[in-house]
Order: sequence, then structure tokens, then C-alpha cells
Amino acid sequence: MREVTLKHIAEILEISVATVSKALKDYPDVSPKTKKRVKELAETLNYKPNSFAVNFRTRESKTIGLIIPEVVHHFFSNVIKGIIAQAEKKGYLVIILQSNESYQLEKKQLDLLVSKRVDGVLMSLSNDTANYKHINDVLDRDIPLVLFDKTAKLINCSKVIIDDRKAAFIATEHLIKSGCKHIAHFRGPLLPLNSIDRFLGYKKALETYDIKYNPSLVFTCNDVTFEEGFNFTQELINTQSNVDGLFAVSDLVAIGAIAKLNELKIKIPDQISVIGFSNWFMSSAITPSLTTIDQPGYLMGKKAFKRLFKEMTKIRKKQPFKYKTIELPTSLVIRNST
Amino acid sequence: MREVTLKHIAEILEISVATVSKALKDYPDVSPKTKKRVKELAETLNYKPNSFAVNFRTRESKTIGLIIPEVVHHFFSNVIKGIIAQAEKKGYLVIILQSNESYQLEKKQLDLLVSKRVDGVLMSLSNDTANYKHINDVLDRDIPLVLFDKTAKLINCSKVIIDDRKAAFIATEHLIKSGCKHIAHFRGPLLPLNSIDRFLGYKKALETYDIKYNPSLVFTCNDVTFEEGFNFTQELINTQSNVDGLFAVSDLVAIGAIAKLNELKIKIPDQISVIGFSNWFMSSAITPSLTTIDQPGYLMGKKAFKRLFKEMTKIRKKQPFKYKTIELPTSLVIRNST
DNA sequence: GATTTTACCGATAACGTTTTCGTAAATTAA
DNA sequence: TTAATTTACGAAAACGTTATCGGTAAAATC
Repeated sequence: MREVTLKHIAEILEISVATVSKALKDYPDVSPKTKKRVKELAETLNYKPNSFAVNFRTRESKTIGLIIPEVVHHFFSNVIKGIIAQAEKKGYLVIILQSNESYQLEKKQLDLLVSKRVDGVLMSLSNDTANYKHINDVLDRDIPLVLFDKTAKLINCSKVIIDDRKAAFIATEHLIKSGCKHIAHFRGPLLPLNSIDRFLGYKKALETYDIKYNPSLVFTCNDVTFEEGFNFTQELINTQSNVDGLFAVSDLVAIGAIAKLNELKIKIPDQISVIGFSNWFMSSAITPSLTTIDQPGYLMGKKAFKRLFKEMTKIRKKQPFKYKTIELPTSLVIRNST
Repeated sequence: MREVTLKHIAEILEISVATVSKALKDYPDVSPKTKKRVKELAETLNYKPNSFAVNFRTRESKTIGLIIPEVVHHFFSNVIKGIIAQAEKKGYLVIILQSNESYQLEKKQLDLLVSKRVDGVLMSLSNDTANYKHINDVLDRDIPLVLFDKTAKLINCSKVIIDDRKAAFIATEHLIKSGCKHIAHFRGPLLPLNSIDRFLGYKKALETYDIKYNPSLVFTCNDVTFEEGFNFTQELINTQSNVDGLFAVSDLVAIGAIAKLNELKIKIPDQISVIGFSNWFMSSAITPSLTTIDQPGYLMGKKAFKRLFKEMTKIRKKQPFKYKTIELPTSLVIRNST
């Protein structure tokens, strides 16, 4: 039982392979009659083009690569979903790789994708990526690459992001406007731009509202986990008795904080207001429900693919294009924790 | 700037393309000297085999497909992670598609993967898949396919599963042994085997311990969400005043139940004991922490790929093999909700 | 009736790799 | 020395598709 090829159809119909190929692709120089004959036979024989041959010939795989720091993550899951959905609409498949927040792995994965000849790459930087040569190498080869969420200013390519600084500003401002004077911040790791920006947004808000920045109110979550939120809250309460607000770098950390505050019977928001970041579905489920910043993961995935798609078509047609940074809106979701 | 090919190397070294190819793959009929020459030049020219050509020629893509009902799901995320990790070790890439719990989509995605000529397929059935022709078609084409987690008895292929019935039995038994007499069950949808089995395990435990099965203690969660757990708990409390235990089909549902019980100031586990299913990381984080059944997602992904890999090699070598069902152990994780 | 145009089809090359088979040279055995 | 064997390489085909370039016949135009 061999696979049915163009040759088989050609032999049965006693025409050439070339004509069969052209008939199936609706070339103008094939008569309607032969087109019909070919298409009908292809249908009944259940002809499926050999995509290996097509890839080889057209030098396109209709697949893109996606490198993400961590698959088991609510925000990234949503991004993945958005990417896959959009890619499918355009007939693209998505190969997913995980960098585990490691620069070395990220580099290796990128190499792998390039050697597999994907048509484009979507990626979010790992936390310890400080060198961008591997990415520039890909761009230099004219392989479209779009960064999302975790990006770097020094990489010259298209990006899909949110304005972390502004969002953090709004979050902190919301705490201030609800009366908080001593606002703590559980920030993310030192390196990725996001946590820096969120930290800066926090600082900016304090400054704007004439609140003195107090470094001992800032804790750094290296892993951004529930436990960190939980433990740092204990430490915070122990050392900073007058704290009345908390802005956490992510909902998970905020939920950890809430768990500890509940345990300590500290009233939220009466004694301390808490705001998170991301709008994870659990944040509306816990008690008290968590005020947060909505970060549109699904949309980000969708937009990132759309942008990549545009660049892939431009490159295929050898048309010039400019890199673009797409900024997605975030919104403040007010619930019971503030 | 063309891509460097075997031909280029051959021309520079004034030998044939065939020899270059063989030298790079360490064929025995190439002298050590030429091998060395070829390999060194390949290295300096940074030769990378054109994988389109390789795929075409060898009829292998070194990629597998993965169809999953829902990407944004803690358990499946872990499975994905396990699959990707293991696949990478063996030099395979993974294309991920999502069926959205729809039979039609699942069928379409499977077709897509087959036409893309993946070397194998890993999948977990959608909730409304009751017809298995599309899957049998794939198996008939000698494309290895392994099912995991959500499977069906009528499909004859390898599977990686847990014993849902036994696990549910143990969960219910645990409630009984901690003194519960009137145990409710928030079950999953009617169709997938898992929720049926978990329901049957629940019933079996009641039977074993001479507790009369009461259908009005069973609620069906069609979407298996937090909200369902939350709302059914209200209904449960309203209608069944003597209920003292709850076995939920998933941690998320159980956490919804706990949220409602907390709201109603019903003491857990004093008045009602609650047990979930999956051991989602949040279940250790909430108050009270949730007793649950640990379901090894990462391991399942790993094992599923391993099995698929074995079948792929068998098929390539045209060696016969038998389908195998691999059952992974689960464990009872006792926390504060029971 | 001669010429040009149009419609339709096929021969052929090409993509880069792998693998089979043949053969010349080198080595060993007789 | 001759015959048999081994070693080392190359020629060539093949995988299935797409695209270019002609060519022939019919139709249209002059």
C-alpha cells in the first residue's frame, strides 16, 4: 500500500505530472475539464500532498517555533493557547520548547528550531538571558522572530508587550488612592525587564504622590512562588509594623501573602490592602478576592503570532518591513482585597 | 549567501557528494583520513544538514504531534512539560494542538498531524469523543499513537493511565475511615472514562463499607470549574443537611467547595471533610490545605513519550510489537481538609 | 488563405540528501 | 606471481513536488 502521489494520478489520467500539479493548484493554463478530472480523481484516491516534498521544494515548513521559559504557568499557558489558535487559522503548526529560565537552554532550543527550519520564531526571554547574540544570529539569517512579554531593549526586533511600568504605577496608585501610606512591594527577580519595570512603576507612583521610598519595604522574589509571598509577608509583618498596602509582582505571590495575612488574622483590606498582577483565574476565587492588573495572555499570543505572520510573508516576498513594538492595554480589576 | 550543502564540501575537497555524506555519518567504507578532512571542513563552514531534504529522503520528521483537550490546565501543563522534556532527550520536537474538548476539532487536528507526517502522535481524548474511527485510521496507517489520561477502552492501542477507580476508592475510603457517613461526590462530565471511573470508585467504596449510595449526594460538574464546586456546595448544604464528607473530581472543584464552606463558616474538617483529586500546587496553599490524590502529570508525559518512542522505533524497523497499557501509581496526600 | 494570438499541455530541471551497486586500487592469500 | 579478497570511493537513482520554458494545435485576426 504505497502513498498516492501526483505520478499515480498522472498515469491513470494519462497526462503529465506537471499538469496534475497545476490542476490541483488552479493554475490558469489548465483547462477546466482537466482540472475537474484531476480534482475528482484526487478526491476519490484521497490524495494528500507529501508535505516533506512540499517543504523541501518550497523551502517552507508552515511551522513556527515557540520558546517559553516555563510551560506550567498560568500566564504562559494562555499565551500558548492564543498562539496556537491564531497559528491554526493561518495553517501553521507550533513547536513548543521550554527554556526553563536558562540562557544556555534557550540558546540550544533556538539552534534546534533553526536547524529544523521553522518559518519563524516566537519567544519570551529566560530570566538569565543577558546576552543576545543567539537571537541576533537568527534575525541576521532573515528568520522572522518576535519577542513577547519578556523582552529586552537591546534586541532590535518586533515585540508584543504590556507597559509594565505604567501598569505597576496604576496598581500602586490604586493603593495610594485607597488610603495606603506605607506600601510594600514584593518584586520579581533582578533581571527580566518586567520586574524591573514593575518595580520602577511602583517607585514612580510613590514619588508622584510624595511618599518616601523605603527600601526595607521591598522584597525580591527570585522564583515568584506562593511560598515566597507567604514567607515574605511574615517577614514584612515582623519588621514593618506600619505597613498598610502591598503590591505583589504576581497574583501567585499576592495569594501567598493573603494566605499568610489570613493566618495572622490580619484584616484585608482594612489593615492591609493587597494588589496582585496578572488576573489569574484563582484571584477571583480566593477570599478575599484579589484586586489585580489584568494582563491579556491570550491576546498577547494572538497578536504575537499575527505580527510574526506578517513578517514571514514580507520576508517570503522579499519586501522590506520595519520592526514594530505592539503594546497591549492592561486594566485594573478591583476586587475585595483593596 | 547560499546555504552550505554537501555539494559545496564535495567540490572543495574534490571528492563526491556520496563520500561526504558517508563521512559525516561515519560509514565504515570511508577512510579515516577523508572522514577527518570532511568533518573538519564541515565544522569550519558550519554545515548544517538541510532537514527538509533529510525528512524527505528518510521519510521521518523527528517530530511528534500532541493533541490535548485544553492547554490552560494545571495537570495537562505538567504532562506537556514531561513530554517535551523526554522528547528533547531523544531528539524529537513536539507540535501541540488543542481539541477544546471537541470531537470535531480533535479529528481535524489529527488529520492535520497526519498530513504533516509526524512520526507519532500522543493524545488525550476530548470529552465528547465517542467515535474512534479517526484514531483507528491513524493506527491502521501504522502511525504510532499512544493515548494518555483520557482514553477509551474500545481503542486498541498503548495507553498511559492511572487507575482512576482505585484512586477514587482510596479517596472515598479515606473519608469513610476518618468517620464520614454521608459522603457527597462532585463528579465530572458523563462521558470521559476518568470521571466515570472516579464515580465508580466512589460507589465501590461506599458499597464495601456498607454505606447506602444516595444519588442526591452526587452532583455533575460539566466544566469542572471552581464555580461549579462553589455553587454545588451551596446546593448541597441547602438540601443535604447531614452531609459530612465530600469527594470532588478535581482539586479545582474541591477548592471551590472549600471557598463556599469557608464563606458559610462551616468547619473543615470538623463538620465536613473534603478531598480533591490531582494534587495541584494550590491545594497545599489554601486554608485549610486540601487532602487529595496525587496524579503524576509530569511522569505521565514522560512515560507516554517513552512508550511512543519505543513504538516508533519498532515500526521503523518493521518489528512487531504489542500494545501496552502502563498504569502509573497515585498516592493519597493527607492534609488538613480531612 | 496566411499570420498572429491564445489555450493547453508536457518535458525537464531542480531542491539536498541517502543508499545501492559497481569498480579500481590496495592488500592478502595461494 | 597470480588469484582472491578487502578497502575506498564514486556514479547514479530516488524521494515527490514545483516552476520554467517551449511547443503544438486550435482559434482569432488580418
